Amino acid sequence: MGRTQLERKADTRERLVRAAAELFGSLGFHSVSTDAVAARADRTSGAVYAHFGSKQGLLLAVLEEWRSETAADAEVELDAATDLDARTEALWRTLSSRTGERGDAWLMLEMELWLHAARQPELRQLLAERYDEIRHEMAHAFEEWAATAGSSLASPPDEMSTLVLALLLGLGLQRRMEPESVSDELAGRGIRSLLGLGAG
Amino acid sequence: MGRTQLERKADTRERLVRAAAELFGSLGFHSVSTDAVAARADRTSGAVYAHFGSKQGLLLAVLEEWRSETAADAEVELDAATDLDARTEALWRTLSSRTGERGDAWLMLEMELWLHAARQPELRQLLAERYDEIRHEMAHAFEEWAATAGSSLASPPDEMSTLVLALLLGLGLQRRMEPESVSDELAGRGIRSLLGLGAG
DNA sequence: AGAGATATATAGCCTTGCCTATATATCCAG
DNA sequence: CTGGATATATAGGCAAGGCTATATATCTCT
Repeated sequence: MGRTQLERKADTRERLVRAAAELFGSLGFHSVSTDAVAARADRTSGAVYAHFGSKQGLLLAVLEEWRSETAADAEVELDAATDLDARTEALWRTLSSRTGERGDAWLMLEMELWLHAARQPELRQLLAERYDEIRHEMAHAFEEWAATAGSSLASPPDEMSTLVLALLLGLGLQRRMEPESVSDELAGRGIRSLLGLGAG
Repeated sequence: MGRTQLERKADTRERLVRAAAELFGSLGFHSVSTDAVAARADRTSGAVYAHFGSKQGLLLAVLEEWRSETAADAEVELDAATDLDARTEALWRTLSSRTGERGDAWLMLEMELWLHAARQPELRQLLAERYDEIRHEMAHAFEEWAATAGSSLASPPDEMSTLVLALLLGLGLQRRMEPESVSDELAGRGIRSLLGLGAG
């Protein structure tokens, strides 16, 4: 094919990282061989080592990608919502709909990466940055909501977003074990409580 | 030694499960060999297979133990606290103090087991039951608090406990990546928000 | 005390999978 | 068009570790 070497390389790299993210999330890092990742990317393990040097290097690349990826996603969905209920619901759905859709890929990979980051200091920094970004996105959204509503926020927005992010993650964890225990309605109510908008 | 066979067996089993819990939590299931577990328990891998049949069987035993263990712990700490601030703080500390103390064993094992349960339906049930128990413990405590204070709860207690558990888990996750992002004070405020006691 | 049962230890087979060394395909420069 | 550079594929070495088969220690019961 008439593609430049840089294009070929970039394409392969992207395929490998995507394949790795899918497999690491669904099966776990240690249950996935480099050959399996390569096969899913229509490459061979040679390409993995040419690009990342080691399986660990591949994990690092996945985490780096993950670090910046989802913050943007959430922003899109949030901006689309209009009234408050729709907004809190959208917030929850950015997590829970993915949970249904892609075979739970989202939360599974999040937790897989969290565990690796918790065990390896050099990865921790990256995931910390990811959480920071997400919190800032959310904090920004909250400020806009308040401004639109003409009211002001009860607490500093980045503290609120820490709490809301925590709630979303924790509800996701419970929901994955027992879906009935976490209704959409309950999630929305929880978020509104944290935002200081009454539990009504 | 003059111990009965049942005692010997029970002792070995307990040692193995404890050792496995510690190692699986800190290093991860797949990074720990059966030999390593056995060595930590002052036994050999033969004992592991005599007791559990496989490494997977050992994981199952750890999860079964874990299922019932911590709910009781939390209850103790909660009953000791007197006023509301102390109570919410105790609630948070049951998670966060362990996070410091035992080298983060608690949260790490929790997440390790969550991932395995998320991937294996036969394990999921067990972790779901664990969460149920914890929620019920907490719900019970909330009802007592309300009764003591002479007030009634704004929402059904088991819904509140779902939200509070979610918050605690999520804050633990963030805290492990970036301790500064989750102060004790913030955690307490979040809990009180969810309990409908104002964000003050 | 001694035979049988039970609990744990020892030794090694065999698979898996990470990685390296090398070969081949694809592209770029002159 | 050709030689060098780059990107990917192929093949196999090598270690780790799960598991089994068997041996040994410990207990139980008469």
